[in-house]
Amino acid sequence: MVDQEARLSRIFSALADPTRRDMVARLAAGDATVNELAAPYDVSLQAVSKHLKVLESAGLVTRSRDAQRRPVHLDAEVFDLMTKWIERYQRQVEERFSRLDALLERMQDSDGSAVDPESGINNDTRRGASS
Amino acid sequence: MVDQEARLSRIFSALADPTRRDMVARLAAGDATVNELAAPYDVSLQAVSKHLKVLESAGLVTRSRDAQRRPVHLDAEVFDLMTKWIERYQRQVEERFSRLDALLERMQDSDGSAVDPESGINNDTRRGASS
DNA sequence: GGTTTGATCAACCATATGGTTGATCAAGAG
DNA sequence: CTCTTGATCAACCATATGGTTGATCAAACC
Repeated sequence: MVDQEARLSRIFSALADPTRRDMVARLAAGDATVNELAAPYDVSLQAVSKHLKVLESAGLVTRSRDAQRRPVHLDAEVFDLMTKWIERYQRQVEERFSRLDALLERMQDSDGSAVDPESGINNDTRRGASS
Repeated sequence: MVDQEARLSRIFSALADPTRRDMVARLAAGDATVNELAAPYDVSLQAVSKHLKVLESAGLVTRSRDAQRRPVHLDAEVFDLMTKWIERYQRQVEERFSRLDALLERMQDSDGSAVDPESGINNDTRRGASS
């Protein structure tokens, strides 16, 4: 384990760039060379090379060698790390909601005053308010 | 919909910072004021305020008002967007692997030459090589 | 009204990032 | 050996980012 926190930072940072996300999308369909990856974009090959270095240092891709070509391969392992991070807090929030719902349920039977069980702060927020 | 791509960029970018990830972790336990959030860190309140602006513009948190306090609330909706993005490519890679496995299976019966069905490139990579 | 408390705004600074161009390297191809 | 192809290295530039300090705002306290 090489410091998961720093690793997560590099992963999220790598995926923060739309071009790099697009490359990941492309690579999900199969390995590709640097030139193949560069084709769709209006930037220099060197820029693409840099992007790949970022993806590589984040552990999202690995590179092998085929003559003078350097095929890029998507390493899907990393997705698990992200998913785990996300799901942890997603679950935590869900649980907090259920506890709150349960409390409100109980209150509905007897009393009627507004109370927040967590902090001293308004914790009411409806789920499902998309942009 | 406000340009999902730009939104994803802002989300991933926001979570690329360890301090901000930590704040999200804290907020998963319940709402908090800026001062409460700032307490654990060795940075100025203004820096924390900036971090919160980043999280807010990414749609990860919302802020209400309680006297002179501005309670911060984690909006877990965003997690779905990330999860969806991740799972799309995760699934795609998985499917590609199954097709490759199936091919290798069939080849094992008759022939023995190495062929790559996707690109002209070596697509062989073992799954499960963690750091 | 004046002061304390909670938080933001504004200006500034150092470093990181994404892009460029030019030079270089490594492996086939002629 | 020389040339072409595929890709990286190096230096540079503009902008973004995370941090700072000082000033300001807004609500509550006295």
